[in-house]
Amino acid sequence: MTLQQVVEEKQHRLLRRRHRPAPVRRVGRHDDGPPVPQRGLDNLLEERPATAAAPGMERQDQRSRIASLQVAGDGDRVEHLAVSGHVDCLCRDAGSRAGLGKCRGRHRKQRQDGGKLHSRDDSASGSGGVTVRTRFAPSPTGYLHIGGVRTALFNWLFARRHGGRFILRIDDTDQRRNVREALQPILDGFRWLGLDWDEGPEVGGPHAPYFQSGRQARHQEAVERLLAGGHAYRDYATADEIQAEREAAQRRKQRFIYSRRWMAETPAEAAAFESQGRRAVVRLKMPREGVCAFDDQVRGPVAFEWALEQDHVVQRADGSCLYHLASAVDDHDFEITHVIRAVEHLSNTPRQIFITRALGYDAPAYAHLPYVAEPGSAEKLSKRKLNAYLQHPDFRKLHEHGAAIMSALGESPPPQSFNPLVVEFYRTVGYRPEALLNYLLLLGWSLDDRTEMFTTAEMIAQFTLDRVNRSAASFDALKLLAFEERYMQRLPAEARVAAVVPFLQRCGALPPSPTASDLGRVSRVVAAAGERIRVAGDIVNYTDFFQSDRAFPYDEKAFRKRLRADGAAARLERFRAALETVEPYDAETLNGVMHRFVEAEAIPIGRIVHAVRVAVTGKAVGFGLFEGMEILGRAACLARIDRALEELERSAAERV
RNA sequence: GUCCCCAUCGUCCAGAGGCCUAGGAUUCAGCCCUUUCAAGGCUGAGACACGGGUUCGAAUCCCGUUGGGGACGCCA
Repeated sequence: MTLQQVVEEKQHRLLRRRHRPAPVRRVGRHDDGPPVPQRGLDNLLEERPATAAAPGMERQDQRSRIASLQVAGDGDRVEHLAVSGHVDCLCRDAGSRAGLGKCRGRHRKQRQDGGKLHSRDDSASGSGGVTVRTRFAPSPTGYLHIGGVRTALFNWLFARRHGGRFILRIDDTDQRRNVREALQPILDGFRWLGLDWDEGPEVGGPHAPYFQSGRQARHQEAVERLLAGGHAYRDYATADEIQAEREAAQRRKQRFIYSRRWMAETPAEAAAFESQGRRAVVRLKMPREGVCAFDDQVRGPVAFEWALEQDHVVQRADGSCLYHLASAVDDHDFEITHVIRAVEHLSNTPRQIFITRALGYDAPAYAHLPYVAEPGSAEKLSKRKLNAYLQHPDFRKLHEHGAAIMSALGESPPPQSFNPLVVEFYRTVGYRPEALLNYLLLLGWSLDDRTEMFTTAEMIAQFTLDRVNRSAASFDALKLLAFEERYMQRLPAEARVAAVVPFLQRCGALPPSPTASDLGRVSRVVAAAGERIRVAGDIVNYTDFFQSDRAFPYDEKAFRKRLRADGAAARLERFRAALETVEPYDAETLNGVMHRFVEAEAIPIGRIVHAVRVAVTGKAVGFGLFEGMEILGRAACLARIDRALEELERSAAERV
């Protein structure tokens, strides 16, 4: 093929690409050219021949069958479907509400015009005048889970990017526990991370209450409207009867579909069942025909057959409402425009769409994020297996590192929250919240093939749902540590000192109100330690600089190896003599002293350096020895060497 | 079992038909530097699940297979 042909082909394709539906960020001027469905009805037919149409059907028949299904299930969208032949987006019509989320036919990542930077002029709020509103709905479990934070972060970023509002709603319909107590650590976690919420607990808002348990009246009202509209019915089946039907379906290897034998649609029917002593729950009367198709903001068009859906219970006999009803109603009441949540909710979406539409609400746009997987596996992270994950080598590393800091602090955090899968862990040990956020951002999202560090402002400016990945991502503890290191290294000196001081106080190395000279020493130690302090809590490795010369502990093993060696004590004593007169007492000079000493003694430097290090710091490892000696000062160094010599003498005496 | 979703180095991502001899990060290994431990520098190992199709050309589009995951509750 000639170059000319290649060029022509390329141009041809580019021309065609221009007619693709516009990406989200160009909303507002995307009505040029017809949308080209990439995964439209044709493909659905091909992909799902057995379910969407009977096997052996001709293409044309399949198409009309689908079209009729659409009619049954989908009312007013049908004409468009029949005409355009592609699955329309149920989430939001073009131009309505935020004007976001118009069906783009395809939601793969879109090439960004002119480089990687998005500008803010594409913000959704700009086009429709309606504020983007997202929510995160934690249940009060007592701790903030890493997977939940990722979901919350994406919601938060999306709202912030579009100048919208981020709402916290508490899903506490399961009220067995003390909600207040179980909620506090979650709110604390959000605050620590800097994920602020515009409406929700503690801050209130125009749609209060933000606790689901306080919204029962609204839910009740919705149930009544569902009933009145014929979208739900009272059902008098017992749990056992339903179970029997379910098992029968299982035996037939079919999906369970309720027979509606105990359905009561009229007062007379209800009375008849009640006379048998039965009590009613309220079930959705789900369509038994048609397709529920919607356009997921990260996964593209998705379709479910209504007939395969259950008549889900929305209200128990005692009047309490179930999650999906409550959620759909609350999302509407809170004017949520974008429901961004984990994929496990994808297959729950049809019933929520059903409830939403039956109630006459506009459906929000949906975006289903891939879940965060277990370390080294594709399985979803499970809160119940937190302890099991500690067996994973990378996790164990992180956990042990944290545990060592805790033990140096003399603290024993509760094991259920002292886990690298719980945000609290990172806070206790002294990670930077920005590092955690940055790591989590990249778990399922990326800007390009190299940008990795994002300030919060940059995240907000760059975040788009179309660059969210669709496959599960497993949590990599070591990579998170690597991010933490980078953030710590880039922290300005004062900030690093400030991060470290509380840890010194927690272990008693520093008084509650440290003096300027205390802080000066901290800052010198922090500077000398450099990259060795990866996590603020790592400062516990240098507490010897803050302890009295006679109190800091010696590492037994190092003491034995470096100071009990033949001739070590005598050498140390001679080196000590040299220290008495050095002037000035700084690292550079000390280095010179050491080298002259080594030369005079005709020994390799290793024979003396380690002995001095152990004598002066008690440890076998640490940062530059001479920097350390300078920080301690002459008097302390001499005192420490004297103490080491005394201990040597004493132990020698004991051995004799 | 039924439905839905997913599939690029061990892990996280890039890739939107030719810029791919597949790029970055992390991890791992080796070397250099060095008073220890780190850091740093350099080098290296390491992936398009498989099979068909479309095309001059496929990691990329289509179909199938396989594999993985999720949902099928009077849980949230």
